[in-house]
Amino acid sequence: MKNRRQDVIDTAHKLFIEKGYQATSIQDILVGSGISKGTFYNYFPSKGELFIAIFRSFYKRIRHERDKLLINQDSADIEIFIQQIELQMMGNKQSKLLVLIEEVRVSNDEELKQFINQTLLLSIRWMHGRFLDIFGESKKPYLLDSVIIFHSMITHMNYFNHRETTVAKPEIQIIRYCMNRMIHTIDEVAKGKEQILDPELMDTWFPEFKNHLYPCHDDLLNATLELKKAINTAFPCGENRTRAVELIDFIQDELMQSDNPREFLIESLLATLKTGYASQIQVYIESFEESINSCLSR
Amino acid sequence: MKNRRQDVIDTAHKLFIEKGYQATSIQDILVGSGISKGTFYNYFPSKGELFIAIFRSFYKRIRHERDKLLINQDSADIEIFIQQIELQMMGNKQSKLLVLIEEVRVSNDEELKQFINQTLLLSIRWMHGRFLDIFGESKKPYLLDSVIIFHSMITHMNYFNHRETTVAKPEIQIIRYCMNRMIHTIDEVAKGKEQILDPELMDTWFPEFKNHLYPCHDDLLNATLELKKAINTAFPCGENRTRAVELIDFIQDELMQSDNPREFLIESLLATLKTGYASQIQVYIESFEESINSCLSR
DNA sequence: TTTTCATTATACTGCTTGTATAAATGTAAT
DNA sequence: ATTACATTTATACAAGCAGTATAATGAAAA
Repeated sequence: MKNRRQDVIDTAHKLFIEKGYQATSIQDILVGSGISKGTFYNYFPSKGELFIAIFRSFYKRIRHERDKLLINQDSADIEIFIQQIELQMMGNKQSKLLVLIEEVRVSNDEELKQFINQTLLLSIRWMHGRFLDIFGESKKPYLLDSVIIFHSMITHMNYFNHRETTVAKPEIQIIRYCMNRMIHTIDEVAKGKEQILDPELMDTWFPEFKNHLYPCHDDLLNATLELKKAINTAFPCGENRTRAVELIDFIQDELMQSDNPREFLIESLLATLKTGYASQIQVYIESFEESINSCLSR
Repeated sequence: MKNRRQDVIDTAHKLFIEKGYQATSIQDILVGSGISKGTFYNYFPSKGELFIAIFRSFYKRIRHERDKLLINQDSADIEIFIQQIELQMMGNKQSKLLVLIEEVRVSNDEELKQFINQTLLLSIRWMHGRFLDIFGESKKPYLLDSVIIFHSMITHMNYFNHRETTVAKPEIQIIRYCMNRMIHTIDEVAKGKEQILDPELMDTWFPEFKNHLYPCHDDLLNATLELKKAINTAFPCGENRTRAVELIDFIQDELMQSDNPREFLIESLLATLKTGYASQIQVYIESFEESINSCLSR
């Protein structure tokens, strides 16, 4: 039963939030969710994989909501980005996943550590793409530095902000503060041509893990985003547009959330998409289809 | 034998660097340093306390060198600060203590976690003091934010710089880059009166841990620094001055590094200090003596 | 020489993750 | 309804961990 598996995930997440990852033993999870050891290891090959399952089950939702905020919007609008960051911060606050990740990042489980590192890099990469949207191609040489600074800044300001419960300021204030810093910083470093890390470096990050834990989802995400943008500019608001977006979202979810994506569904929906919209945005649909195929053939 | 104890510390440190804290078992340390379990637990009450011993044995040296850089120098000189940071970064690189701390920060050992947190706060507090020296009292409301940003920035830029071994840039370049950012940032936030965390917050950090692991050393460090500054301004360069500084350094070391500071030594040296120099800098000597006494009477 | 104290070897407790296996239960097709 | 298959359970087990306990050994101080 998939339901019972999800139950275990939820129970374990709750326990991890309460006591931490290491301090929560599998025994705790067994009694907490009322299953036997055999069932547990039937669901998850190890404690680390359970954590990954928790992480995925939570972040697929957040990532989805975060990307939805961009639909029908100007991707250069800094306010949208701020909303996206706030969304993620609130999600992290509730799920405590960032804290748990810190704990797991240094555990003995090599696979788990790799997974966490990859998600960190993915997050950096996403942010870099958004910074490109916002600050423009001309600032690109400085945007990897900037993203790293922004990421660390917001994490630590948030940490210290919550150390003292009495005076904690709302998250949005911290985001705006950090964003103000970045606006100025990017201007300065561009003026002085100060660069530490070349964004081209990111290309060397990803080949190694392309076909690992998040096999091709990254490509798919990009293709999806591009396609949505194209649709938003090519079509006026209305039923047609929303229908298309719904189709795309469904395909994306099916590919990313299911272990066995139903190919017949995807093919059918893709055909609908092609016949209905292909004329104006053919090139985007094609690269979308390409990503789909690489996802299916992994 | 104190020598053997230090041997164990060194061996354990080497093993921790190679395999990490958690992945190194006490058994590994036993065979590595050729002692038996009984002896180990005779030296250290637990694995966590061994780590603390390693940390102290390494950082007392770095802290000492770092503070020495300030003697006879203008504390507002930004170049000195950069040197101090570089010193610490090189020390961390060699000892990998920052990596180990990350690992230990989230372990199950509550005492150890507390110790690590305290050292982090101490480090932030020291940096805040230095920022005050450099940027002046007028910028104080913005300096806690700034220090947190600087600290996280330099840590993460360094981390990503060393991810790709092929293109790692020298530490000093990263420090200068981050420092440039801070110079501009502090100006901006002061202009816009943007503040997230009030530096007064720091006062609430420390009472709780005053009499714990670093009982009174913090006070002593401050008193020592102030006294040295006073001496540097009150006396011309020459034998007198260096002699005084030597005396002070010795007292500080004896109090902070030895488990059983030799009171008779300290009293004698203090007396010398008083008769030779008291006239011009009496008030500083008095607060120094006060710190000493609180250290001795813990 | 005897006392004292650090050290050693060894066994033991109680915890951990993960494996193995036989019995019991549920479920779906015939 | 009965057969066949999959899931679940209870339980014992292996190998590892930190830390405790203890009796025997050594060496230096009294």
